[in-house]
Amino acid sequence: MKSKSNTRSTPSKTNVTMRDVAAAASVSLGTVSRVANKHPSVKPLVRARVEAAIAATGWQPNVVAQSMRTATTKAIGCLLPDSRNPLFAAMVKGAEEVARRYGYAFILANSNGEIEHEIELLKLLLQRRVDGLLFAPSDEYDARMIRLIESTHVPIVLVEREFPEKCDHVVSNQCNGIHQAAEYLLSLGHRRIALITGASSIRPGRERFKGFVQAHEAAGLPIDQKLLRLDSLDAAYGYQEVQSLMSMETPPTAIILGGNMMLAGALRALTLKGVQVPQDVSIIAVGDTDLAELASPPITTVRWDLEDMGRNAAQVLLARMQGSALKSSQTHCITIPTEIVLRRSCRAQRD
Amino acid sequence: MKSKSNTRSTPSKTNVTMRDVAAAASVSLGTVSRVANKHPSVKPLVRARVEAAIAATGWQPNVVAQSMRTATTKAIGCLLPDSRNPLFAAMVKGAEEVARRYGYAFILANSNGEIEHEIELLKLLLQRRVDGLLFAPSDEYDARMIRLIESTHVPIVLVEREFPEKCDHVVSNQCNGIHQAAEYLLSLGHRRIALITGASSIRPGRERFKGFVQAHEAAGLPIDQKLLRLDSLDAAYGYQEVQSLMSMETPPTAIILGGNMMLAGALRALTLKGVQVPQDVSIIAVGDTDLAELASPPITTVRWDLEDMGRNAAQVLLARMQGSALKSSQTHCITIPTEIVLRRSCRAQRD
DNA sequence: CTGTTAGCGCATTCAG
DNA sequence: CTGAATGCGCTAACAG
Repeated sequence: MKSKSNTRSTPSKTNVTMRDVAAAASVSLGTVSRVANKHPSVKPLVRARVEAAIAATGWQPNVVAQSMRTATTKAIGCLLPDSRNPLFAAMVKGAEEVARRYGYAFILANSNGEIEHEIELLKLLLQRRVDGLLFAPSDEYDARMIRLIESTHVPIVLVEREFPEKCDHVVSNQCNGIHQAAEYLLSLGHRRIALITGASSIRPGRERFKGFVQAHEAAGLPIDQKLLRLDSLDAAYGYQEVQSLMSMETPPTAIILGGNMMLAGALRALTLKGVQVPQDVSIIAVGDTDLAELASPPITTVRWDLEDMGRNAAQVLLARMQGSALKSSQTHCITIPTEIVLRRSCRAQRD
Repeated sequence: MKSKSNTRSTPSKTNVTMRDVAAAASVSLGTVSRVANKHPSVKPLVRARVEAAIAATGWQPNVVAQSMRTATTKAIGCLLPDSRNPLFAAMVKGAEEVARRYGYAFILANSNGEIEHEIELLKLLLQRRVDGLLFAPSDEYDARMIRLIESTHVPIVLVEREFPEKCDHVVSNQCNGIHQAAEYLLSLGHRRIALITGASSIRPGRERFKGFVQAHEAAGLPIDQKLLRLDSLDAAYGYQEVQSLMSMETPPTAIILGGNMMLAGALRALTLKGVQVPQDVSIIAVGDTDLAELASPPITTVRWDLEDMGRNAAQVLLARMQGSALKSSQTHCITIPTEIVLRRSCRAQRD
């Protein structure tokens, strides 16, 4: 029973629709749609009239209606453990930037690494009909989640994770990064190198361990299993394990911190125990942060371009969304190179 | 020309709709809608039948259609300069958390502090019909933007920004934080204290300056205008101005870094110039980061709860979205308290 | 080149 | 308590 008689030009009213524009320009709905979508087949005069009407009424397309009609939301989802993690934060920034450039909204969701929560959020995102998904699952082997993502038809690009042969992904070359780090330490004469990193249930944990092993094998040197701490990527884990390592009868002479949140924890532990870097122990961290650069001494790190990773992930996703899944049934993978940045946290070691 | 003849129960087909469920349960559309929305007025038996049909068909509500129908998207937008900034990153995390808890999607957009871009993004978000907006404009005085946000009917909550009397906002108490910092330095005997912070076009710049002035006034002490560097919050600005300050004929004996990205830049400059903290200059930073805690020496900072700020912002927004703007025409403001955390970057000063 | 028409999937009247 | 009908705003197919 509301005023349907909008023949009057009351520009104060809430929602202007295409219908209003059509009336104002004395054309039909279809014509307005055509000029809005830049169809070439509209006579210049009519086009001008419609454009004027659009300006006059202040009409803006209703994206929801468009989504309804086209079955496409122009939105991509991004589901990861914690967007505060500088690693993910930079990635998010890069990905959001390219998504935006292509007209896509960017829906962010944090799983906190809780698998139940993650599955819930995944469902929610799919329910929202996102056109594509950037995803860093907390556990690559969780059966429920694998089933879920296999059963969906929405393009998914994994970030720092992989389901081989099943899913596009973009990852950094952690294997090589840790390989280089270990090789460097080995070349400095270290023979008792500890590795602290995450479990093998996600790719970074596996790859870092692999690189570590490879470097030792290449040098023909053994690994002391007691020096391996492979359970978590948290700062707290770094704190705890560094303490534990430095309390050993024969402590390591070098530690690789395989997780970018770990350095803070490690530094706290080192300070607490009065351990000097690099005199008492050499340190290499993964992830090149302000803290690493400005700590005393500055910490040698493995670095790679996080924003670029985000941009690449978004680009692969957009490409997949275009190419209608028919061709290129091959999965598309991108590996971001890592490099080691040498600072003053490692010293030569003579046994 | 696709198969419209979905009379067959082919469960592999793409989009299950309420209509399919209705058919499977031999009820009408309306009834399915009622059980989906938990309307009490459905006979238990029928309800059970429908629920079974939902499970069998795997139906999930189409959020887009719901939005279309209800003119509500269950989405909130978040527009800020840079989500990588740890300050905003934490805020985003907190806000996303409560938005999600209330069933809202969280659409993130970064303006990079570019005002044109920001206006563009603001329009885009509104066009997407977000139900509410968390916003940290790059310039509180830009006329176009003010007009834009005044003309919209979407609830907006400003974060670390304000349009007095016009908009809800949640901010941290930077005035008090810097007041305390300056007061502390003054009590230590410092008489030449520099302040590096952002311009007065956004609230943090104004408030920090205000606190700085208040502290000096309360002590009956003058401020040397040459010690005021009030143009930017960037790390690069911190780098540049610290160098400039320490090159003065009579350099300051203490510097307040009024921006949470600034410490890294300042530390670089100090290292470069071989200035010792706190022997040569005392330092207080805003924003309590790992870097501040773990630098040598550890840096005294002004801290506040960022995630809590985000959670509060989201809560105020949700409240505003509920209370249909009629009542509480008063704007709702929340101020997050700050505290100073004393570390070893400040020393007593005798002139 | 332009007008008309038919839904997209759902929530919500209004009858029965 | 349940079924039928209507329309949210738009795009695309089809006529003219």
